[in-house]
Amino acid sequence: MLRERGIKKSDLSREDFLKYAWEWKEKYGGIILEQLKKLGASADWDRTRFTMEPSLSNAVNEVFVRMHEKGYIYRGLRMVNWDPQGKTALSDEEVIHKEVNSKLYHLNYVIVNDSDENATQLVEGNFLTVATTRPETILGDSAICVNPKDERYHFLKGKRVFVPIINRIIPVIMDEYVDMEFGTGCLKVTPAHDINDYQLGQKHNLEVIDIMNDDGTFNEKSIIYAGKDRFAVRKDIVKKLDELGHLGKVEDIKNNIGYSERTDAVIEPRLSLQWFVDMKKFIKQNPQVLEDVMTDEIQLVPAKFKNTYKHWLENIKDWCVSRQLWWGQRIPAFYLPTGEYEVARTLEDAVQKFKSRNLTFKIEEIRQDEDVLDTWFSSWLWPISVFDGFENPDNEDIKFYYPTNVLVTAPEILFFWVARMIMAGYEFRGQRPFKDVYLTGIVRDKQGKKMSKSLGNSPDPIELMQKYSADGVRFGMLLSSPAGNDLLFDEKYCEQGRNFTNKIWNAFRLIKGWNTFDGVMPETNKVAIEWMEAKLNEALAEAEEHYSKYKLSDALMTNYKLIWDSFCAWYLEMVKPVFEQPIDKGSYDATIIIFEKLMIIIHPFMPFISEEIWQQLRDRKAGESICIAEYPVLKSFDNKILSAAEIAFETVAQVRNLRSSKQLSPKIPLDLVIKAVDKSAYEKFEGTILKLGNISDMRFTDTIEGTLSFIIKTDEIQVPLTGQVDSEKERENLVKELEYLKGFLISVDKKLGNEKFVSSAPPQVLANENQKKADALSKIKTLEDSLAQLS
RNA sequence: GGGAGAUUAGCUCAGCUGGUUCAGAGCACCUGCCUUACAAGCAGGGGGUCACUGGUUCGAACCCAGUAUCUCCCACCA
Repeated sequence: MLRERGIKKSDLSREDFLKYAWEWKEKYGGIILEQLKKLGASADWDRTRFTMEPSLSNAVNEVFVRMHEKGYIYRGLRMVNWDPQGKTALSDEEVIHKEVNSKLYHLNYVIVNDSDENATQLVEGNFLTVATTRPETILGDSAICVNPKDERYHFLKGKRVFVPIINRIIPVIMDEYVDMEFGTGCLKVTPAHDINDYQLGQKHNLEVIDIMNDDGTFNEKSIIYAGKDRFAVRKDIVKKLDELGHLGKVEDIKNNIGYSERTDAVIEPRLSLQWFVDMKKFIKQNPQVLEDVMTDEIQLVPAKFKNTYKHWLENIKDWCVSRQLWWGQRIPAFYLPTGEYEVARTLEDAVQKFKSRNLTFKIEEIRQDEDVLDTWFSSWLWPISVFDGFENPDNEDIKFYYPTNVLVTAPEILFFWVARMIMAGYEFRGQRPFKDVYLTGIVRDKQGKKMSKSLGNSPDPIELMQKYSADGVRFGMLLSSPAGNDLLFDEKYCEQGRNFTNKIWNAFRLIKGWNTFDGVMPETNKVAIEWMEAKLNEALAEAEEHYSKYKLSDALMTNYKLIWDSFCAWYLEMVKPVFEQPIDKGSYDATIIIFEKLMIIIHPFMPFISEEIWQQLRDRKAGESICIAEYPVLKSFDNKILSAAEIAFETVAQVRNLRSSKQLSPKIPLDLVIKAVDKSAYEKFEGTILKLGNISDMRFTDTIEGTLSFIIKTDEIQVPLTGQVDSEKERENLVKELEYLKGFLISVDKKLGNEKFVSSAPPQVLANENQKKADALSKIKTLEDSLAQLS
């Protein structure tokens, strides 16, 4: 934004910069909220909070001071990942390692001739060779290191060498850290510019020569090249080394280089005074952070992340919490010009603390730390600070909401955020912050690349919603969201969602168009309603099973099939009156009730269309909403209803087949057979495999007013059926259709009843197993007996 | 280098304690249909050596070992 307005950050004061930053935050923070609202997120929008509000900032200060008092926070000179472009320290997690093509330069160091320390000339046999990818850092070399086991270099023990070009004398040290296989087996040690070298330096008490400025240019300690950029220096120094004969061979090599996640600049390991949280100590004081996740006291979904979590905690490193930025919470540390400092909640507190130490100072001279805290240092307090739990630990909100049920977030911030919230929860409230953690998939595009704001490959949600509707987009996202798996985003799923909303709407249009009359509900509708209710209950149970495991996409699919297949394709076809005919009141009311229930169960996925239809299904009072409507209660249902219907469906399918192959007139109502089913006829076949073989006989028994009864006799059974006809012509058609069925093979293999299968193993196998068991038992018995004798 | 996970239909994925929900779903595909709620739809249909090789077992997509391929996390190469 600043660049667009032609403003240079370097021209701004801290205060001015922050003004712009806030402006930007208001704008884009607002956009994100609007997108969420458009998507139908049902958050309490009056209570949005922001980590830089005074109350939440105070919490950050409070925690920093408390942790400092408890000794969790310390200030230290440490090697950090330095981003020379952003001029900031980065956490390890913010460094992206990439494999790149580099060169491995072999450099010759002249060995100091103890009798002539001025003999810096490179001559045959008086030098050693090290291999390095960073020749420019030789200016900061403090030692050469070889492996004590490396016999090639035993002669170097106690020797010293000249750093090429500047001819500073440095020692040769021995340490097993050095990999004898790599390069020449000689390692140059540059404690100020490499993490491992720093550790080596500490171990061997080496001088730390920091040759670089914070922007990646060289300083005067490098003796030459002061003011020049590190990469330019590399080029120059290679040339110079070559001229002086110090450069040996140059190899191509692939190595990993750290890049800044934010600026993509090459990370420079750098010594810097930073604030740290002593994580090992912290974990030791709060062992539940690991234990409670392992015991599912806090449940990670999917559970595979438990291993990752454990591994991370067991290898945890100190958390560098300071950042050299302006935007963020200032570190509550106050300095005197003398360098004395105090960590304090406010300037006044700091003054008191300084006074109590009997230091002399002027208040105007006190300066607060210029650095700000890592953004996660405020985020990790979120579950508590969002309810002002630090200001007022016993307020009603936090007592009610803490701990929450479930945290939904991305697996990539499991450590940054989730683990640290858990830590903060135990440390500051002595209680877990949430019960479950649902880790969503990382959304990737079709090429498998992670979708992100910074890569710019994420679809604009508003555009997607315009194309497929908010409900359609939600459907698409949720259908492709198995917990913890990556999901390849494809607009196709949104299209499917859009089509689904259309299907629902058309069902609504159909029902809306019905007129009712007071009359007796036909038997066939009774069967249909009973079946639909059973189907609904079946789906409720199935969805509940999925919900309990956070299998949201499966729950959605269950409801999708219930509405599309069971309700639209079967139920509505069954109860639907003939064109422009009214429907009996009973069937109508039942249909409305079922439709209402369907809207309620699909509402979490598709809030907009479900609310709209729910509102129109009957007269609603002001303030009524599907959001607060009662969720359908799971009732027990008779499996026989479902299995009987399946048989009927099979039969209908046969009829449809006949029709599509032009063997039957399409004029005959499709649902004839299903309407004709009388479930009581099936009850006597419960538990048996039913086969409708050849239809051998079909008798029309009677016609009461508009009703035709008939019996189908097959090889095995007789099924009494009733059909309804409204006119003489329909009656004729029906007779025709039944005549057709005569002699036609209807094969129905579905079994009736729903007894749980116990074991399909043949009896002799079961006997074998029993024999095995008996054998094992007798062996144990023998063992026990002998043990008893022994004792 | 250390750790975790995956491999089932063209795609995305279910598949619980080994056997009757075992070879499934959605999408895609093919063939008919502009039939009075819906062509963004309806009806019907095809499609898989469950990565490979062995083993355990009466019986393996499922358990064990090995192989191959892929993904992620952590560390790291002077």
